Amino acid sequence: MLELRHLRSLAAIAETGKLVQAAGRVHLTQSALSHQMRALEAHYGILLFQRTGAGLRFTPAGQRLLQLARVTLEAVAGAERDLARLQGDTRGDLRIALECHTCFDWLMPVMDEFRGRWPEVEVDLLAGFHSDPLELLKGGRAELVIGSQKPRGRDYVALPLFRFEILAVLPLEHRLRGKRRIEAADLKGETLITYPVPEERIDLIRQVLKPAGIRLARRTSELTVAILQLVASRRGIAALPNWGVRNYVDLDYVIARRIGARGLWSDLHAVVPRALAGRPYVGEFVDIIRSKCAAGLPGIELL
Amino acid sequence: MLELRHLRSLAAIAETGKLVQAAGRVHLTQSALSHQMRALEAHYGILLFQRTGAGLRFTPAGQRLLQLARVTLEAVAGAERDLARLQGDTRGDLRIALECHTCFDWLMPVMDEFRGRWPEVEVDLLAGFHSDPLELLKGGRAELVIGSQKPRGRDYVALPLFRFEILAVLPLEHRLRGKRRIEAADLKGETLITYPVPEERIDLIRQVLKPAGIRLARRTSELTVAILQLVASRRGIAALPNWGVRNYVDLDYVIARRIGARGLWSDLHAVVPRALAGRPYVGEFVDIIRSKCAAGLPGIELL
DNA sequence: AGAATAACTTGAATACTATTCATATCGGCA
DNA sequence: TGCCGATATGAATAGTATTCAAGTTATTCT
Repeated sequence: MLELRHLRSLAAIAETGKLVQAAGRVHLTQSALSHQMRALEAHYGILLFQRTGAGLRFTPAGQRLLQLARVTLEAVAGAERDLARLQGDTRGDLRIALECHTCFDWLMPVMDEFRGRWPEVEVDLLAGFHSDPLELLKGGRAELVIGSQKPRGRDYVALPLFRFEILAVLPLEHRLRGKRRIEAADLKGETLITYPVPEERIDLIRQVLKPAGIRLARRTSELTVAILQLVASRRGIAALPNWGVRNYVDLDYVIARRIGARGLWSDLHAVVPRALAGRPYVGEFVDIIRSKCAAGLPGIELL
Repeated sequence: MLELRHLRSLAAIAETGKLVQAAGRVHLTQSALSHQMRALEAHYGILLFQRTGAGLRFTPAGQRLLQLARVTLEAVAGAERDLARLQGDTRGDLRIALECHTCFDWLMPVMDEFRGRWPEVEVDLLAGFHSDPLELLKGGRAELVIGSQKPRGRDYVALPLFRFEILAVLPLEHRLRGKRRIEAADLKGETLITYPVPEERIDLIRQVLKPAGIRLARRTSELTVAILQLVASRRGIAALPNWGVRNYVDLDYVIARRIGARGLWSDLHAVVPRALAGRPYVGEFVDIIRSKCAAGLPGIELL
C-alpha cells in the first residue's frame, strides 16, 4: 500500500534523476530504492520509469505519482509547521552573516521562500563583510553564519549545506588556456584577484599556493562582477565557485579551469548557536538552502 | 516519521470517535491504533486527543493533522484513479438493481459522488422492482445488485456493505406501545404492510413470524412514505430499516420498537459478476456506499 | 573489439518496527 | 462497590523494509 515514504523517494528520484543519488537524500541504499519502486510498480501494475543507461525517466504514470508526491509532501510540510506553532512559540530572529561573498547569488530566493513559510520569524541579512563572522554569533549580533569555517566549541553547531568546486578563472587568451588542469606552479607571477578578506580565508592560497611555497601579488574587489571584469581585462586571475562563473564562461567572457588533479573543493555549513539548532525554522532554513541550491546550482554536491 | 498509515488511522478515528471501531475500519486492533497515535504524539511532542471515557476528542493539533489527512487521502485516491485509467481502459456500464426498496434513500448521493469520480462509467439505476434481482445479473441486464441475498455460484461475488436493524413500526397509540421489545406472538391479529415482494423476501416473516407459526394479513405498497402513512392511520404495522423510520419517529408520526431480544438485523451486499469485481470503479462504488452510509445512516454497522 | 565505468536488478539474509496478545488502568454510572 | 465501556501498556511476535553481495545491461573510452 502506498506510503509517504514512497512519495519521498519518488520526489528524490525526480530531483536527481538517479537512484544512487536519490538514495543518499532519503538515507537509504540504492538497492532499497530499486526494491521500493519495483514494489510500487507491481502494486499498481504499471511501469513508473523507463530505465535508461543514465538513470530513470518517468513514464506518464510515474509523473502522475510524482505530482501527487509534490502536492502531498508540501501539504505535510505545511501541517508540520502548524504543529510546531501549536507546540510552542516559533517566533524569533534570524540574522544571517555570510563568510563567502558569492553566497549572495543564491541567498535571496532562499530568504524569500523562507519568509513565505515562517512569516513570524524576522530574517535579516547582515550588511557588509566581517573578518571573522563567527565572532558575530558569539557577540549575539547574528544567529546564523554561512561559510566553510567550522566552529570550535560545543556552544555552536555546524549544519552541513553543500560542497562546491572552486575554479581558476582566466582571461580568454591566457597562456594557460591550453591546460585542462591548473597546478600551483603554473600560476607563478600572476596577480590574484580576490574579495577583500585575509589570506587564510582564501582557499586557493591556504590549500594550494602556500603548500607549494608560492606567493602571488593580490588585488581585491568586493563584487563578483568586478572581479570578473578585472580578469577579463587581463589584470589578473581569480578563483571562484563553479556556479558563480558558469554564466560568464558560457558567454565566452572568461574561461575556467579545474585546480589540481581532483579539483579544489570547499564545504559550506550553516553555523548556529546550539540553543537555536532545535528550533523548527532553523532546520527548515537549512533545508530550503539545500534544496534550492541542489536544484539551481550546477555541479554542487549536497553534504 | 509520518506515514499515510497514520493519516488513514486518523481519518478512521474521526469518523467513529472510538479507537475500537476505527481499528476495525483500518484492519488493525485497538491496541495498534493506541500505539500508533501515541507514537505520533511523541513524535510531534504534542497531544492529538483528549481521552475521555467515551472515546477520543481531537485537540487543535489533532484537528490540524486530521485536515491534512482529509486532503491528502483524497489526493491519493485521485492519483490512484488516474493510475487505474493509465493502466487500462476503465470505461464501462454499471446498471444497478435494488432488492431492498428503502435503499433508494441513500443511493442517490452515492451515485452523484460516483459520477464525479468516474465520469467515464455509465451508471444507471434500473427502474421498477424485480422479484429476483439476481436474475438480472445472470441475464446481463444489470451489473450490480444491492440486497441481502447472497449469490449461489462462483460466477458472482458479494461485496459486503453494512448491517442494519429492522424495527417494528406502529401507530402512535398502538396497544403495544408500552413494550420495549416486540415478540412474534405480540403481533397476532395485526395486518402487516410491506413492499410488494414475495413472502420469503420479507425478513420479519421469514425469520420471526414463520418460525413462530404466525400468519398475518398482508397489504402492500411500493413507497416507504405510503407504508408509513398506512401505519400512522392504523391500517396495520410495518417492519422497516432503522434509518428509514428514524425521521418519522422523531416527528412523532409513528413509533418504532425493537423486534425480539437482540433485534432483527439484515446484511446488505453488493453482488457483481466475478469478471467485474476486479474493476477499480466497482470497488470504489462499494467504498462510496460504505463511507456515505456509515456517515449518514444512524445505527448501522459496517460489515 | 575489449575493458572500464556507471547505472539498475535481483535474491537471500538481516534488522527493524508495527502489530498483536494479554493485561492493566481509567472514568462514569447504578 | 462493582461493572461496563473505554483506552493504555509491555513483552512477544510477525511481517516487511532494508541491506548485502552479486549479477546485468548499456555506454564510453582506448
